Amino acid sequence: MIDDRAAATPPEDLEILVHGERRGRKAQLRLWLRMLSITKLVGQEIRRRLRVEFDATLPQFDLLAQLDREPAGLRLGDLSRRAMVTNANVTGLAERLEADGLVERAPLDGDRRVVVARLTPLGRARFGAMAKAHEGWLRELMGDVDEATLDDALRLLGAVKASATRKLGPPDGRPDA
Amino acid sequence: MIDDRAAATPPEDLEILVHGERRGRKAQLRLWLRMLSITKLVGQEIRRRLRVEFDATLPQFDLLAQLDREPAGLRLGDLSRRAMVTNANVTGLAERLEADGLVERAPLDGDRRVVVARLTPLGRARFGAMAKAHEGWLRELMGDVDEATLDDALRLLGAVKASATRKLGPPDGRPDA
DNA sequence: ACATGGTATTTTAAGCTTAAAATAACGGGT
DNA sequence: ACCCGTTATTTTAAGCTTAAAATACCATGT
Repeated sequence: MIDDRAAATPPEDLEILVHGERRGRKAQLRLWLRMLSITKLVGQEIRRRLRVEFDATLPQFDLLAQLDREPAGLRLGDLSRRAMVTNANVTGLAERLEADGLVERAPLDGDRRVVVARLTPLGRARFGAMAKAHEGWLRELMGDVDEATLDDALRLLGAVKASATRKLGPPDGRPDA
Repeated sequence: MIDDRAAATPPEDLEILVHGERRGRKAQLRLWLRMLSITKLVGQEIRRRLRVEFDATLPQFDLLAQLDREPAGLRLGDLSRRAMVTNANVTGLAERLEADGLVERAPLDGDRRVVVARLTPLGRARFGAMAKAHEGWLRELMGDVDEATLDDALRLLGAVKASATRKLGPPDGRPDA
C-alpha cells in the first residue's frame, strides 16, 4: 500500500497545471490532465516495446488491429475513421506497412477512386503476436489495480466519452433514425 | 439520459479492437482503449480550437502552462520532464515560442550548459487567455457528466496512474529514502 | 594544467499528424 | 458526349515526436 507522504516526488508532471488554483473546482480539468498523463506514461512504454520487440509503431499497430477484424479489407476512408486519424495520415501509414509486407493495397473494381487495404498472411501473423504481447503489457502496467476498479473506471469514462461525443456532434447527427 | 440501444452507431472507433474477443476479459485493454479514444476525441477538438482561436498548438500550450507556474523560469531539462516530452522536443518548441515572442531563453550564469526559459509579459497574458478558454472547453465537452462522476473517475484513475508509475520504475527508484 | 567521465542541450533522421490544396473518378442532368 | 458538384485519396507544408549521435560544458582527480 502506497503512502502519499512517502512520495518524495509529487506529481511533477502535466498535472501540476491544476495545482496553483483553489483546489476543489475544475473537476473536468483535473480529470483531463490525469487521462493525458496516463496515456502519455503508458503510451510511451507501449511505443518503446513495440519498437524494440516488433520494430513497429503504435499507429501502425492500430491500423493492423482494424484490418485484422476485416478479412476482406477496408477502404482507406473507413480505416481512417476507425483509427481516428485523417485520410492523409492513413496514406503514409499504409505505404509503410505495405513496404514492410504486412498490408496489401488494391483498387476496388467498380469504383477506381477507392483503395482497399487488407492484411497479408505475414501481416496477420505479425499482428497476432503483437496483440498478444500488447495485452500482456497492459495487464502488467495496470497490475496493481483490481478488476472491479478497472470496470468502474471503464463505466465512468463511458459517460465522459458519451458526453464528448454528443457535444462534438456525432458526425451523423440524426437523433435516432 | 443516454440509452445504449439508441446508439445506431456502435463505437466504430479504436475501441472496436476489443470487440471480437470473448467479452468480460481484458479489463485493462478495454480501459486503455477507452482512455485513448477519449483523449483523441477531446484532444482533436482542443487542438482545433487552440489553432483557430489562438494560433497555437497543444504542446505549446502545455509548455506555457508549466512556465506560467514558475515566474523565474525553468531549465529546459526540467521543462521537458514536467511536460513529459524529450529534451530534443523542447528545443524546437521553445524556439518557436521564442519566435512568437511568448518565451525568452537565457543561459544560466554559473553553468553555461543550462538554458532557462521563462514567459515574456506577452506570453503570460496570452497563456492567461488560453487557460481560461481551455478550462471552459473542457467544462463544455464534459458538460453532461455530473461532478461526482468526474471525481470518482479521477480517483479510480489515480490508482491506474499509481500502478503504471510504479511498474515503470519511478525514475528515482528509492523505496522510501 | 589536463584527462576523463558525466551532464545539458542540440542536431539528425525517421516517422506521425493535421489542414488545406490538388488530383482523379463518379454520377446525374442536359 | 459533356458539364458539374461530390467523393476518395494523395500531396504539400508545417509542426510534433522520438532515439541516437553530436556538441559543449562542468567537475574531479592527478
